[in-house]
Amino acid sequence: MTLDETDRAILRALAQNADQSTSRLGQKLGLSQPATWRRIKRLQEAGVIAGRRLMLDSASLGFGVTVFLGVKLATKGRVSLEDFERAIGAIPEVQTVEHVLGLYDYRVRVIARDLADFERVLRRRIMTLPGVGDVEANVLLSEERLSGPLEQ
Amino acid sequence: MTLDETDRAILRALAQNADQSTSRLGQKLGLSQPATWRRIKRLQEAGVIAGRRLMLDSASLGFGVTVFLGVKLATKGRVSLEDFERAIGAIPEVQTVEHVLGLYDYRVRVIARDLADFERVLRRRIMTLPGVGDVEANVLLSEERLSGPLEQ
DNA sequence: CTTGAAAAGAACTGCCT
DNA sequence: AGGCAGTTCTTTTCAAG
Repeated sequence: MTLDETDRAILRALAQNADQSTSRLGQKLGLSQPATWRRIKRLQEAGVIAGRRLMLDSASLGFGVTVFLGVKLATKGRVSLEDFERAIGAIPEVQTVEHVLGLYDYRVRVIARDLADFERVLRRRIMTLPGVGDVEANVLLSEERLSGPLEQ
Repeated sequence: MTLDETDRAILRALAQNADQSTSRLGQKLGLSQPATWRRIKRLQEAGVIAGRRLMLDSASLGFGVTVFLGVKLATKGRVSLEDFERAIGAIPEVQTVEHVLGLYDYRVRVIARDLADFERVLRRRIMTLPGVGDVEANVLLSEERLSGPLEQ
């Protein structure tokens, strides 16, 4: 799909604030409300805008610890990949499972109430999964999300 | 803040679909439209709902490659941390910068048009940053985001 | 908590340039 | 592609039980 400068300006504005009305957005860009709305709808139908996701504050819900795991599988048959994905996806504390190429096979984002709670999840639920080999852990200190080149 | 079962049901529903109206959501939960609206507003004011974020499809915008970097700094003074964060945050291809505790100091999510483009970013922009030591890379194959325990 | 109503605003449609 | 006008839906506030 081809994006002109106006489309990029719309994506840039919506990336900063996804909760603004089409009329307000149009005013900023010197566009009418229906024109703005039609462009957004076109971007949605083209799949460029995949949707809007709710951002939950894990800390205010009592989950103070976020840990990134690098997981290497011991046995990597096709079956074991799917078994592992199904099993780790069933753990409530697991937020994202990323299948990756490199030193590790999977990157997993886990949240827990505190470090003691995380140790429980790691020992009782993750280390016992089928096919798990080496596991590396990184505790999140701070995180910054940037606009990226997508809207530029 | 204290959440009852209805609050959790609202979070669960909105996590699945952030674009549904308060009246439709209320119907599912057996709640009136104003009651649903008041609960959502209360969750927003309490900071539990941090906002809504636009999801952009990087592939449809020509960015077919996502790479996770683990970065170890060579020198870790307070100044060098801030210098590094400022410098890597200024690279357009960098989407998230996470300061972590463990084998690496930072986890960085980078997108690029293809692997050749990623190599350019890695060699020209990232490896040349101040204080960068070891760098480990994992190429994303597939990704799954789960609802997690936040809404349960 | 509920229902009902009313006002404001946002989204959507059709027509025209 | 864009604007204008009108319709429909949602959000928001209010009154009352």
